[in-house]
Amino acid sequence: MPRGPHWFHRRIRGYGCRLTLPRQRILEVLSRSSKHLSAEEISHRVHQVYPAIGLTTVYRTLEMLISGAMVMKFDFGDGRTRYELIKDQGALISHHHLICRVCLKIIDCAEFTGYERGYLESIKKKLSKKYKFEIREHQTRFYGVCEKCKKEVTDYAKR
Amino acid sequence: MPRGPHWFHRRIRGYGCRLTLPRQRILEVLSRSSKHLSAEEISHRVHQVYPAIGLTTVYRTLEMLISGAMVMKFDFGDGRTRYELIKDQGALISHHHLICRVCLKIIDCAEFTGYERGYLESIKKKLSKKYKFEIREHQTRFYGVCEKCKKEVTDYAKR
DNA sequence: ATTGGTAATGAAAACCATTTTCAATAAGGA
DNA sequence: TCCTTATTGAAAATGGTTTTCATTACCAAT
Repeated sequence: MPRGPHWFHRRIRGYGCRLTLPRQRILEVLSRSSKHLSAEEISHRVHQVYPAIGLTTVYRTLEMLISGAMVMKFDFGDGRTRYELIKDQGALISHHHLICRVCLKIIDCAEFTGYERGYLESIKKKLSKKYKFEIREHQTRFYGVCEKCKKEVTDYAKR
Repeated sequence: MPRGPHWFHRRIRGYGCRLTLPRQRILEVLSRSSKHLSAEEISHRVHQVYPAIGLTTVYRTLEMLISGAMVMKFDFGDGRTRYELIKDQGALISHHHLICRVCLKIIDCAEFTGYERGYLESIKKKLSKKYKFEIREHQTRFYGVCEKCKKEVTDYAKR
């Protein structure tokens, strides 16, 4: 069940927040763009449509969207925080990434089978119970070396 | 197969690095302490034994240990990077955490059954093949609300 | 529509974890 | 023991993020 802009607008209003132009523009950029944008990248993209926007506003809007569970925050260790709109409805929100240690590229991998989802659900249930911890969402990160970087290392060794 | 201090010392020397007193003290703190220390926490602990140490040296030593695959770096989004000694030998190094969105507490959960490990291995094999990505290690993070914070929210609502 | 209270905004300054600079120090091979 | 060079620590720089504060503009009530 994908969420349209109206959904977000209603949700923001429901939070007692005002639906301003900068916020709408930021939401548009988030919903259109590919994933994992940094605050500066978002600011830059919004700039092309709404040049008056300040970086500060981007940060503040993102913070609001996060506290309203509309945006998720990622820190992959490359010195800047990244943000992604949560587009899927439902209790199970999950994110899986391959992260290259060499070039820091991030590959999204969404394809999880029913079996795999079932497995994760069972683990979550188990951990929730054991630690009395209410699990809202999860991420799995696989760190390693991507195809391109592996190739470059090999090429270098051949010289 | 746990690794003693000698293992690390030999390894550092093997990297062409000098085995200095600050580095030994930092390794001691890392190997003794509970997990996920920040650079400042490490510096503080080393201080009690070796007061002359500078924060800079802590950062530099950690960087060296990371590039030598002796330490792992985590960023849980609380504004400071955290570090952990890799104590286990072997190809499969994995870390699983419950992270409280409210108080930012991090709970380690190491107990994974053989079934669960097998499942993860199969996923890794699949992803490695599909993306031609060499997976070295992985982390799974479960975000939510811990027992204490859940209780506090409930108590607050009762007022 | 107009108004008024207040949330939101943007520029600049502050913040703060981490990195860099550089002169002084010390590890460890010769 | 000497000498080369990696390492160290203090201070300064860096750079992403947050705070401050005066101005602007939502939007509920009129």
